[in-house]
Amino acid sequence: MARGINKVILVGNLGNDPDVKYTQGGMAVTTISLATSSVRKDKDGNQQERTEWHRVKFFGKLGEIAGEYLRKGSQVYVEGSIRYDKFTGSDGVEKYFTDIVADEMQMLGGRGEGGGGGGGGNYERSAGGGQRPQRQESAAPRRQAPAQQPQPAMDDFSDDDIPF
Amino acid sequence: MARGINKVILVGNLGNDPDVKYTQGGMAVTTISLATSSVRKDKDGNQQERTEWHRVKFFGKLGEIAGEYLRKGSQVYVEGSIRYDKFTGSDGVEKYFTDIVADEMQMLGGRGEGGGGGGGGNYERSAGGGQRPQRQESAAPRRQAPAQQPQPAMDDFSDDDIPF
Amino acid sequence: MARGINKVILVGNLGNDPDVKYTQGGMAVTTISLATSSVRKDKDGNQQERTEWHRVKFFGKLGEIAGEYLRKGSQVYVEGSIRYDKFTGSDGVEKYFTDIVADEMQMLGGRGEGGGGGGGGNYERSAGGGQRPQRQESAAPRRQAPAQQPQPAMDDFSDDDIPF
Amino acid sequence: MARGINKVILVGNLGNDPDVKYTQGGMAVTTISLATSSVRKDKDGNQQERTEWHRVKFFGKLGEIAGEYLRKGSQVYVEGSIRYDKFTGSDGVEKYFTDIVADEMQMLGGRGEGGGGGGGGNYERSAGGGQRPQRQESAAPRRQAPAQQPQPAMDDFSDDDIPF
DNA sequence: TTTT
DNA sequence: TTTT
Repeated sequence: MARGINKVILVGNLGNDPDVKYTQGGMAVTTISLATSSVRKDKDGNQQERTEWHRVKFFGKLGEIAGEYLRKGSQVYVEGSIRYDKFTGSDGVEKYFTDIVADEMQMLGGRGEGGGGGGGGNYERSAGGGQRPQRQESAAPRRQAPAQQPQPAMDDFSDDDIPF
Repeated sequence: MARGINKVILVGNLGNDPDVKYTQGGMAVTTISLATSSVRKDKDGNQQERTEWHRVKFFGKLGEIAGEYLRKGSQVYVEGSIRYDKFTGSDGVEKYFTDIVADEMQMLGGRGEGGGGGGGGNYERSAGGGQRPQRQESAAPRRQAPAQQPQPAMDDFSDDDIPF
Repeated sequence: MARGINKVILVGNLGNDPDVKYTQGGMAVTTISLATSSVRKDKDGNQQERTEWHRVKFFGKLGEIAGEYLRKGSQVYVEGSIRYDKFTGSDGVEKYFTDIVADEMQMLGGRGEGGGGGGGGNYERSAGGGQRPQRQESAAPRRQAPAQQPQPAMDDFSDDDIPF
Repeated sequence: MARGINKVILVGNLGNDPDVKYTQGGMAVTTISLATSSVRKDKDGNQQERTEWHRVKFFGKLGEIAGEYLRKGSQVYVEGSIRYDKFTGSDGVEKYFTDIVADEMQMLGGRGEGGGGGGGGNYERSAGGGQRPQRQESAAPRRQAPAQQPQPAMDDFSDDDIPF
């Protein structure tokens, strides 16, 4: 039985466009690099800003939505859980990865009444918006999000990695 | 000793400008009416939207910041706890109130890169921004936020209500 | 579209046994009264304890599980959302209710290794544990949980109230 | 200014006794290894259990409390934030670490009324409970918590690492 | 790499 | 009463 709670709540901005891949079974696996920053005073009383870069993964339908609507700079609310993985590289060295597996996502940044006249939403509906993305194993490659942690090769993923 | 966790996380939009009041001790008590809406399918399969209106209270310094930066329509992240109160009206009828007592707040809605050219932030710094508000028991009254639940009279509040 | 986040996380103890009812459609609606307490210093520096009594509702399968496993005194983790309702009584007076609608629940209090010898788990599997409860509209009434807020009559509920 | 939300909520059990160290400035840095497990169905429909081992760090006063009251097997609620760190080992290889920096903690597992007669709390007050631990750089080493990720040497820490 |  |  499930035993324990593992919950993460993030609000941050994307450092790059989402990276969308598909498993052999055709399921979307979308990865974003999400920045959250905070300030604290160091021991000398100076303001210190620190930014964490979270690697967030969206699977399945949520992955398609994330890939379609999110863009570099978008502000987003993410809820999910932490997953730690270990891969052994071809050089025999063990590498550790930490992912946030998202199970809820919400785009932020509508215009409030306080906001002045002109335009400017937070996200741009991608061309061809409404329709469900085709399977596109060989789609034009988007720029890979350079997350703080290096990523394992996509070959290491299979449909078994979909966590639900 | 503390026993239990009582935590609320909200992301929503203000239905009205904040209502800022001050206790006799000079502490700010800012109240906002915050909408969160969600959809579900009813038993006939129709999409039904439902909006909850949360009455959120900010005390002290956080109350001053909320009163200064938030405006009707602003999108905001709030973290806090639920507090249930009971007041007996002058007619002898007991009335129940539920408040979210905020202990963290963050304004949302910066411009992402996806957002086009023009202006449009989410909030407007109020005139006289930087300086700390004077004690203003008799300040010009702002429009009262008509929260879902009616509010008890401010006379019912004292410095003892500051929850920390 | 869904707009906003309305999330509640509670860890507390039940003030009474769960109250299990069934809608006409046969869905369980289980209500518990959950205490969370905290301490703060009042303005005279004295420790003040304050307890909030949350009325938490579980629907459907989760309601059956809650009714089966939870008992007065049980410690439980609950995740859900806040719902405000207004009912007009037969006397024409409007009454306001606040519920936590649970969508996740986890019983706490397994025996850690640090805990000494003897018995004592946190919850007691009810007689007839494993099997799904029969429909029991006319089951022997359990003692009603004396939540802080009085409850509207069950007649006011219908299958439409199941929030998903 | 702070920008973003980075919040983690965990409920789990300790895999080992806490590891308490002190910085040169005399501040406690307590590390625990916390297990949260969950089940999902794999693509063949089999129940699969997966356990994440979180490395949770408590600083300062909270670190002293954690070191004093938590024990292997204890069930605990932790709230904090995720912190990613990179250390370059003496072999020149970069290593990545993920920590949960706790800012709230609560022990779980009090005796509910449902729990039978005998003993058995969840945690054991350590001998010498009430008094504040002495500075004990050279205290008898406790068994190191075997977290999923290996730990950097304590020499890599300084008072600057206290995140508040 | 984001954002303010 | 907000927002999309």
